[in-house]
Amino acid sequence: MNAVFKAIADPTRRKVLALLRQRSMTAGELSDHFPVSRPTMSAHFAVLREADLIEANKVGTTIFYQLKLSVLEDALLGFSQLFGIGVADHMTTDPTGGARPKATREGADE
Amino acid sequence: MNAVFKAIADPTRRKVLALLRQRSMTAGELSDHFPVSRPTMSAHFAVLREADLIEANKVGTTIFYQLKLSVLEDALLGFSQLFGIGVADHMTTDPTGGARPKATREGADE
DNA sequence: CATCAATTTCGATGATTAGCTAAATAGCGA
DNA sequence: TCGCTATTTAGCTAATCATCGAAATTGATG
Repeated sequence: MNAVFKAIADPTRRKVLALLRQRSMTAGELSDHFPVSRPTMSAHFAVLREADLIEANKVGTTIFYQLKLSVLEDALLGFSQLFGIGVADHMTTDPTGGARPKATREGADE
Repeated sequence: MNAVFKAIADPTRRKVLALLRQRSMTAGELSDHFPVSRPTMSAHFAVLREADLIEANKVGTTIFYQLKLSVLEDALLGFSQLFGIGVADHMTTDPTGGARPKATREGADE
């Protein structure tokens, strides 16, 4: 979870995630949205990959990056719950009474 | 919002916020929970203050730090909504249809 | 096989950051 | 005023980070 927070600490990476929310895009296509060099973007992708926030799919010489929303979701959820913040899943007030496949967090930080 | 994400990128600072969730504590009391020097903790407090995540109240020579939950909440909320993640307020599925006092975000990042 | 395109890896650099010790500031009580 | 306590500021170092250009990798195509 630390890796996730480190990853989203950077504005460029947050924007990459936001772009990927809609459709998965190639590394080059993503890079075109930012005023930095390809190698720099590649490094950002590596950080996001390391945090398991995105997934790479190589097709020929092209790499498609895809958002792993559940990982982002779990991190945000876990942290938020530490604070009683309503940051909830798609089902906030859990009507099942606790049959979550996500995880029950209480000290999942660090 | 960038400042908030930078602030919570550090595990020590996240833990400080978590400690502050219950009761407000003095700088020294907070410091006692970590294996680093007072000046280092003071620097962490400064970052959290800078991000407006905590508030300082000086009483004599002692400083009480208090969590500003709403700021954390807004940042988390705003970011999460960018992804359609349910990270919602205390009222997730907004039955009012959009009468929120928090803010309506759509490009609030960066 | 030679070349082109997409992307990453390498190696370097300047900026930021977390950490420390020592010193400064500020309030309080004798 | 002197000394004690709480906290921050100052000055420094080591590590991490974002960035770049050049080179390497990998796959496709003529």
